[in-house]
Amino acid sequence: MSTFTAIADPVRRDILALLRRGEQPAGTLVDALALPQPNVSKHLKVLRAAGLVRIRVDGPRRFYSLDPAPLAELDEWLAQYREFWSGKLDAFGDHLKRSD
Amino acid sequence: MSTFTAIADPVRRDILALLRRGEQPAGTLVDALALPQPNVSKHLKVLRAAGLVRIRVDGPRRFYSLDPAPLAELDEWLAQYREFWSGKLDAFGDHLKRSD
DNA sequence: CAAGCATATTCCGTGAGTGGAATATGTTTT
DNA sequence: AAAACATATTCCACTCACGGAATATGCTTG
Repeated sequence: MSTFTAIADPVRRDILALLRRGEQPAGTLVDALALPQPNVSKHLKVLRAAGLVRIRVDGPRRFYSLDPAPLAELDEWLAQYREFWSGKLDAFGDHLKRSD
Repeated sequence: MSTFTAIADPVRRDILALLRRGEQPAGTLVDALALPQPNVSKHLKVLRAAGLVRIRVDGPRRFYSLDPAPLAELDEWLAQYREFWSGKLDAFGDHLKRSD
């Protein structure tokens, strides 16, 4: 599953936001999200398949942490559009490309 | 439909990429994408609902252009994660926050 | 080894998004 | 007004992602 579809789900974005605080066991995420445990586990599986989270196993617990690599790729994708809102070009900018 | 779900579809990302070249009529997009015209029209409708494209009507033609506002919001969302790959913090960074 | 805890997996029903085909709407031209 | 063109809309079938419930796996403790 691609990064785009992985972050399309609001629950998964909530999980990523929680992981900004640092590595956390699955149970903590379940409590914080107030969702059924299997539901959270499935979303974590999707995030892992997308490479967005890593697991560290310690006994019965799985500690999840952010893996920012796919987000860095998303940033590169977004960079192609950054000129359109960063002040260099406004909504009419494309008309003016050949104006000099 | 949110920006996240709007850009989750690869066809719609292709459309956005084409619009980086500037405003274009729907027919040009149909030709470039090599997809059935109704298919493209439906994707354009989704992009418009998400605020990602604007329409300028000129006779029978509809000229589509990028509206970068939602992408700027996506950039703000992404900015919350930028510290995780920008060199200040690596994958272990969250452990080291209080290390000084 | 039995019990309990933490987490993952499977099964199932359902709703949303997608593509294809056909058709409709609106505009220009003759 | 009819025809031709550009684009949008509707209808339909199908896949897929999501949630809920039940169950399985794996580790630990007594």
